[in-house]
This record gives sequence, structure tokens and C-alpha cells, in this order.
Amino acid sequence: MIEHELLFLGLLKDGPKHGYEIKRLIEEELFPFVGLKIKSIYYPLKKMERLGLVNKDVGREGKWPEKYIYSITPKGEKIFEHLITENFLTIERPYFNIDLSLYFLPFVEKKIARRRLKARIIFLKRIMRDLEALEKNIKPNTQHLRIILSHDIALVNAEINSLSSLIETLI
Amino acid sequence: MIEHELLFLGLLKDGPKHGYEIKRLIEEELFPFVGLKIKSIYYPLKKMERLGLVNKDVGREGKWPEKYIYSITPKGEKIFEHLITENFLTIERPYFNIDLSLYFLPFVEKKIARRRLKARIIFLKRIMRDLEALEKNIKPNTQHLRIILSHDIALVNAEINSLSSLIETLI
DNA sequence: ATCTTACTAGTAAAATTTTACTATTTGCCT
DNA sequence: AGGCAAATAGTAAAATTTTACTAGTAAGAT
Repeated sequence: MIEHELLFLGLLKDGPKHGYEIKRLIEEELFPFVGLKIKSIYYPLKKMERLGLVNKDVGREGKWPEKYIYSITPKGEKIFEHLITENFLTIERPYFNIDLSLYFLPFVEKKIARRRLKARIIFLKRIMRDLEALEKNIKPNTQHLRIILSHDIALVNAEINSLSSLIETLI
Repeated sequence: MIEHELLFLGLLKDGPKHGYEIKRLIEEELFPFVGLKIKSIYYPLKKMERLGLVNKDVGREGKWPEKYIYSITPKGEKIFEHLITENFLTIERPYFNIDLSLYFLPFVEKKIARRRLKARIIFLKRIMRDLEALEKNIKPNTQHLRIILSHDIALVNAEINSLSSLIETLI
């Protein structure tokens, strides 16, 4: 929930937005860079409204159905500062789905394990190529996105290396 | 929930266990290797019981209060095989809390950003040292844990490198 | 002219997760 | 002997998240 607040406040800091726009931004633009999934935005937005962090105003553009424009309040700005600082200094052990399988590796036949690991590595290499392609197309003034991407690439690389050396021990 | 099932089934595959033991295992032994947090185990266990994946038997050891021993059923074994295979072949973009802050970096003063990033790197280096110490003490027959750990170390390293090069661009 | 897809706003209900408790027994400390 | 921590089992209620819908307009496709 804390991350959700940071997310919404950050998006609204960039300018007021209506719900659908927020949803689209999260799904399409943020998701590739920030693996934070949110299925429904209205509950958290309502909660933040209750807390006085965002305002909801009725706005009507063109002849579209009503739009409710959400915007950040001064209190929201304050909380944003607080949350982003906290987030900079918080280190969570990230969750990698593969770790669970590795933890249970002793319960998998070696032959099968090797096969699965090899298949995974193929997928990972494909992802790596996609990320590298993305990196080339990134806009020049978005330094921070480039950092996130190159971090991602390093991570995928690290997983490929780890799994490759694991395969060699499975004989 | 799917990960939870895999987790419980894997733990019970190793042998029947009672609730408290499962909880302790997750909190103390798995957590460092698998960043999966579970606050309450009974709801998922009950659900899995309903699905016929685990059995709950009353057992009494010594004079302790009643113990309910959970064990995996044949159906549970089957599902375990299925889930672990699926999990091997699933790649999720991991969530790194720092990515959100990086995404919003343009909203932070450069000077402040540099300070926060430097502080984070100090933390990360501390974690790196801890992980390396852990790696030395790991039991010799647990190859897979060693892999998870060295993967972790590579990840922390990757973050340190990314953030360091980011700091240099923030002038 | 009509059909489909995208844009917009949600809500109700179901499922899950988190929080905050209650209760009993044993073993250890003072 | 008395008290506290750890071992053991949860549950009830609150909070949150997910799922599955409803509804209407505009723009583009056939």
C-alpha cells in the first residue's frame, strides 16, 4: 500500500489525471520499468482522497462522459517527499519466482531439472534481446529510465549466469 | 496464491509438519532465500485441505497441546509437480522497490538524489558483506542454496553498479 | 449504416491478506 | 515458587486486492 501511495502521488505530481489515464499509464508505461501490478485503482484512490492526499474534481473535456480529475494536494506533496525518501533507503529482498523452485530442487530429478533450467535460459536470453532492443530506442532525455533498463539487463544476465553454473553441477 | 501452494507443498513433501513449524520454517529458513512473505498460514492451509492437497491429522507428541500435523496427499504431489514445472518456465519481472524512486527521480533535487543514492549504496555494501559471510558458512551438501545466494550477491552487485553510474550522471 | 474497439467511470461480490487477539503447556530464570 | 518466553493452535475482524460485471460515447472499419 505504501508503494501504491508513492506510485499514485508520483503520477499526479506530474499533473492532474483522470482514472483511466492513470490506469493506462501504470499498465503500459510504468509496468515495464516497475514491476508493480495494480488491478484496480479506485479503491486506493478513494482511500487517498479520504486521507486528503488527492483531490477529485469533475471536469468535462469535449463531449466525453464525465471525467473525474484527480490531483495531488499540498499534503500529498509532503507525503510524497516522505515516501520517496523512505523508499530510497529501504532495501527489500526481491522476490524471484525461480528461487522457490531452486529451493525445492532436491525434489526434482536431475535430468528433468536440467531440461527445465535450459528451457528457462532460452527464455531469459530472449528477454535479454528484447531489453537490449528497448534500450536502443529509449528517448534521450530519460536518463533514469535508461538506468532502470540497464539494471534489468544486468539482472537477467546474473540469472543466466547463475543457472548456467547450476546446470553444470547437476550431473 | 499459486506460489503459496508451491511453497506449502514443497515444505510438506519433505515430511509432515505442524502449523507452527511451517511458520517458523518460512520465517527463519526460507525467507533469506525466497523473499516470499506469508503472515498467516492457516487460511491457505485450510484452502488446500479443502482442495484435497493436504491432510490434517491430530497428533500428540509429549504433553504439548494438541498438534495438527499437515501432510501432503497424492493429489498434492501431483499438483506440486505441475506447479514447480510451471514455475521453472515462468519469468516475472521482479519488483524492486528502488525502481519506483528511480522512475520519479526527475521530481527529486539532484543534490538530494545523490545523497540518497549514496546512502543506499552504503546499505547495499553492508548487505553484500553479510551475504558473502553467509555464503562461507553454508552447509556443503546444499548446492542449490549456494546458487540462490550467489545469485543474490550478483543482484546486489548489479544494483550497486547501476546506482553508482547513475550518481555520476547527476551533476 | 452498423459493428467493433477504445475511452471513460465505476461498483458489487468474492477472495485473500493482514492485524490483533485468545489460550494452554513447558522450560528456564531468579 | 513465581514469572516470563517459546511452543502450539488458532480465530474474528479489518483491510485490501481481484474478478467480473454494467454503462455510455466516439472513432474507425466494413
